[in-house]
Amino acid sequence: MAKRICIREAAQYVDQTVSIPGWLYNLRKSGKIVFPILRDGTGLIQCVALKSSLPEDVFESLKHLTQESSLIVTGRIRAEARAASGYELDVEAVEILQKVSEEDPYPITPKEHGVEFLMDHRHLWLRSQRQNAIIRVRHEIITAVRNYFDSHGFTLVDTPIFTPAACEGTTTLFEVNYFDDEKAYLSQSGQLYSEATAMAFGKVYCFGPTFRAEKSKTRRHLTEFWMVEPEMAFADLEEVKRVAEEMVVYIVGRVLENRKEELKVLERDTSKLEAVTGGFPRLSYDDAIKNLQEHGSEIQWGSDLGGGDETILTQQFAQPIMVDRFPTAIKAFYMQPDPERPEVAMGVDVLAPEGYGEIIGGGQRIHDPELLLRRIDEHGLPREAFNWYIDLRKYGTVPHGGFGMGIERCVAWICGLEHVRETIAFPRMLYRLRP
RNA sequence: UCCUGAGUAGCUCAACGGUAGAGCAUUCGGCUGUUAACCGAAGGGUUGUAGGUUCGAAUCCUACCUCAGGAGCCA
Repeated sequence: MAKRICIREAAQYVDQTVSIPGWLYNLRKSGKIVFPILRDGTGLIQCVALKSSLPEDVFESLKHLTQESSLIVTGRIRAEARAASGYELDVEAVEILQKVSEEDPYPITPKEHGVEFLMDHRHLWLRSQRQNAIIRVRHEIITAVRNYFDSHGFTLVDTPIFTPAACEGTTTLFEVNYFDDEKAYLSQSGQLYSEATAMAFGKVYCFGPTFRAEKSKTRRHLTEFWMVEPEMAFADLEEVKRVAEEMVVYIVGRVLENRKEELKVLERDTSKLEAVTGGFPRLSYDDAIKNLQEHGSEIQWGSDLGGGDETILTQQFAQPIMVDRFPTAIKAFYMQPDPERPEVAMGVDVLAPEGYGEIIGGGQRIHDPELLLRRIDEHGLPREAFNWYIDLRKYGTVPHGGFGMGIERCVAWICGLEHVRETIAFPRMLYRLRP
């Protein structure tokens, strides 16, 4: 019985006979020789089967094998300069677990396909090289995020998905029935709860899915996406910016170090990522407006940056940029106004380069109880819904802040993708709930 | 919700008022080094749906459906 290995380990078993379980990725044949390409989720390896060195029935069954059939190939690993991976396997025996029927062949053929077709077959599309690479990079990014916070004194404290009311009162929430006629809403941010846990643990982060029922239909939007939200007691805006930058630099470094192969599959220009080394350009909102107007944007002071504006700004810099001090009027009620200029708030957005736009939003929160009550009233929000939140300002209030990073936008940027829909295994979008 | 564009073979597309075609996939045949292999053959279609204009509609018009991109909103 030959040792069972995975394709990634092939280099360690040169000139040894091993068994590799997997799926048939593609098959080329030429009379008395066939080249089955095996896929096992860790990589691809081309196998070589000669008619002259195999029993007739084994050779024939291999010759007529269909795409994505499951099988276990046993044979000898050989270093091969002509092979893309550097190694090949000379077939000695084959066990076919299931041959995919010719009447109903695997739908995703080696030629190009349209978006709708691929999304309808997302459960199969994930088997492709490219999708595999994206999900592996996503995994690396998530590992890096957790590792960063875990090694910098943060405690993971996850926040609820069912919430009784809107966090910020602005974005559209998904409503669900919660027993006896009560309504609950799916969380659109864990931040308010993280403010509570930060007062209990000092530095915390939550990491989970968030839900937004906005009818946004662009390459940057999902209705269900994953967000990591650190929150720090005794932190001001400058500290929030410092942590956000350090985290982004760390994530990019980790991906460059550990996911070279995947970035190659994605044909990502890694020089763009290697430029992300820290010292992110910082602009005030005022500067950003001036800059945009000089570059032909119609934007006026007081409005939020549009997608086109973000592109104009970020294309001028090699690194992500940090824009802070947005008009208080367009920001959430809990955002700390600048004491010297109350018309702007101590919030910051991090915009990724190459036109990828906002990946992080955050800032310093209001810690003064009187000011918080005033802002709740100004936003027309019911005080009683925020009683527990107001408590945080009654019992030992301290300056604090944090940010949220959308994982999918970060993955799209680092992978260099056109659309966030490929950054999560089963994307949920406006008009896309299946599979 | 609004704006723009697209729906033709299982898939990707061509034909743009006059008998609906190619590549891939599938089947059969050929090839001992193929790299989205190649060569030959076969099967595969109420042209998104419903109306309308016309001698004649995949093609022109209307409505609806589906999808894509963008806007607003946002991470």
